[in-house]
Amino acid sequence: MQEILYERELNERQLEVVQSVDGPILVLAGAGSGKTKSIIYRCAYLLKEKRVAPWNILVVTFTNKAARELQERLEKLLEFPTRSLWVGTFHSVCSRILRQESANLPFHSNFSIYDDDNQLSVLKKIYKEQNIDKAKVPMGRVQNGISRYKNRLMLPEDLQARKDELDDKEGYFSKFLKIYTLYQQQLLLNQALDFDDILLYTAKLLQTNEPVRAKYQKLFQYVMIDEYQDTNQAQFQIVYQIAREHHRVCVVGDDDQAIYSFRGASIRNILEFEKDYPGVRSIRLEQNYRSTTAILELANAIIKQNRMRHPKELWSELGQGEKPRLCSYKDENEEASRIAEEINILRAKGTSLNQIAVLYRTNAQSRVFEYALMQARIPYSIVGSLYFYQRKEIKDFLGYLAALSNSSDNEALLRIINEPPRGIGTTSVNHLISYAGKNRISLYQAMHSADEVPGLQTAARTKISAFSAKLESWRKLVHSVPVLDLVKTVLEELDLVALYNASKDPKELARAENLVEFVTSVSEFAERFTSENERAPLLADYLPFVALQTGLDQVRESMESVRLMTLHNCKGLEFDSVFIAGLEEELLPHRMSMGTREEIEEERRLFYVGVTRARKRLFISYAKFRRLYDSFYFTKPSLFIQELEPYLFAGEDIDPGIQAAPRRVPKIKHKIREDQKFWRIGQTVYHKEYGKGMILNVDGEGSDATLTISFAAGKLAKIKGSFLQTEPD
DNA sequence: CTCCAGATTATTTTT
DNA sequence: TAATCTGGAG
Repeated sequence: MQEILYERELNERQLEVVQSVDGPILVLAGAGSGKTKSIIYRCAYLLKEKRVAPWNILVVTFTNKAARELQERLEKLLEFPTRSLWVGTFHSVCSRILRQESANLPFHSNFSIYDDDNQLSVLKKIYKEQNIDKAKVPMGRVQNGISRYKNRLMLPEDLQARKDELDDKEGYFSKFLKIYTLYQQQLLLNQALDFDDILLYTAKLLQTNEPVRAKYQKLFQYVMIDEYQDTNQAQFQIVYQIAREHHRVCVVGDDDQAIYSFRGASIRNILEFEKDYPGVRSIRLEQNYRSTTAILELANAIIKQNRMRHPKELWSELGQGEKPRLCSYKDENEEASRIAEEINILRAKGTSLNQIAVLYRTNAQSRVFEYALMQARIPYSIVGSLYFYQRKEIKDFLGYLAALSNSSDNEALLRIINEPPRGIGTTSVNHLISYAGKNRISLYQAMHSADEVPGLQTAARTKISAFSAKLESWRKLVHSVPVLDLVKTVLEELDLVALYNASKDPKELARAENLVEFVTSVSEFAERFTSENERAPLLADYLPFVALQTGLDQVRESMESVRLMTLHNCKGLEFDSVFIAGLEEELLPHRMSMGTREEIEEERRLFYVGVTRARKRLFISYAKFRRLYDSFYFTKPSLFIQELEPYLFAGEDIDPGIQAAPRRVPKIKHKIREDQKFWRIGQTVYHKEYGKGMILNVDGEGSDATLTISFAAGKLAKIKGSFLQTEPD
């Protein structure tokens, strides 16, 4: 067996990370400083030199893909398989624990996992039943609130106890709490957990159940957590409960890359690590092995503007390199097509498309790039959005699988009960629902005894019984037949592919194709699973996998393509050439996140994360005019650009307006506007670029109003009031 | 029960 | 703008 040359492969600090295995360690790892490598070598060191059994090691990564890559690289390094190592995301590790420990929990081991859409449809039902006005109690806010409380380990009963402490003027909180309570009941009734529940129940279980905790403390002798700056309170508790006795915990993170506070992540976890685990050894990795100096200079200058951080500077030995380019364009279409042109130039020079990424703040921005790249005949793939699994036909089919696996999952059953249409309409379904409710049985059971359900038409009764029998026949296969065969059987008997193919609508035809592709994806999963576990996967192996699958996990490496993704999704990746688009006020920083200094700093970190993805070439751009939904906006270059010294960029395309921009930047909180004006139709107004115009229509008030203007120059545009003046300059 | 068309409404980031 | 919802006709 080959010896591993730790000293040769690692720098001094990295070596320290690898070899300090006995106490708590905090690794503050700058972008591109080789933290993944350190984690891999640390695993190798534990397994090979310290003879630790693989199942005694827990490594938590940020994505499933990162977990897979870590495992692959480790096996290559060690030259032996390490399958029983626990590597995965918090969600996948926890769902595994919950399935194992279901005897101690209020749900079965085959619980369903509910995504956002499922969550919303449960909420919708509650709103309807309770007659709640969604204008008064916005659903999105409730959904958010539930998530926030769960991340802080608070279930409805915990809130109930503290209700009196809160002042509840509008009665909003009482309403929220009622909804939260019903929501949680509904989920339990369906034997379903949402994403946050997976963490919450694991944390609570470890906190309150001594024997279970002892079991996992003993099992996970060594714990490593990547991206620790993005862990929330629930995740903190999980780690803490496991490691609080032995303290053999190694966390890796970078406060400058914390970008998930909206998900409850708290920088506290990294800043107070030393309080939680006394005797911590802190190690800093600052040498960057990824980017040229020119890029790092920009990155350092950006992040230096943040106040709340551990001061540090990235440096590398990769040479000065090309200065980043800053370009401004007329509008978002020109921005996209010019980026496509640049990509073609890079391609002509021989750059692999896989080494090019286009980054943006919001998912909606991807559309323009898709169009421009298509026009330029450049293949691309969107990383991160779960396009495939969000398609209706795929979700429907997954609904079948969920209903077969978990007969309590009423959500899933309702989704498919009349899909494809089989003559079981709303009226019949409502009869079933009320019968199920009265008798405290699941919808599935109600269907089974359709003969006893009052109110049903004879035709409906027959159809329900037939469908119920069909489901029952598939259910018999669930535990005995490999998932791939089950999928094929169900798909064939439903005859969905033929059904969609019969249509003339190209949309429907695409659905047929997608279903075929779905089968391919299941068979890919089955193949990998079989080689890892030496048996074919059952439905119960597949469902948790798809539910926790993220868009980040499924990029087809084989295809040469430019990667499009949001700034959030680019974390942990690197590319030779990176384009960051849309550096405009209200887009980056985003208008929803510029209220407080904290929010602005997080947006700035987002920009920083994007910049530090680039190895050799970096292009930053903004549009002077942007179209959003049905209106037009004149934009201002982002604060994050204005605050930078121009020398950091290659000069060519800089808008002269920028260089003259003031260095000390405006106060953040919404500026008091002298222009809380009153607009009226027919009024004459002036615009910086378009000149004189007349208001044709007013929507809203003051500077927030959207105005339709006819300009003297002949142009018609919808413009925000804040961009207009009542007097000429 | 099903289908279609017009109305409505939501627009940050994600496991 | 585009995706989803609702209501009414067949």
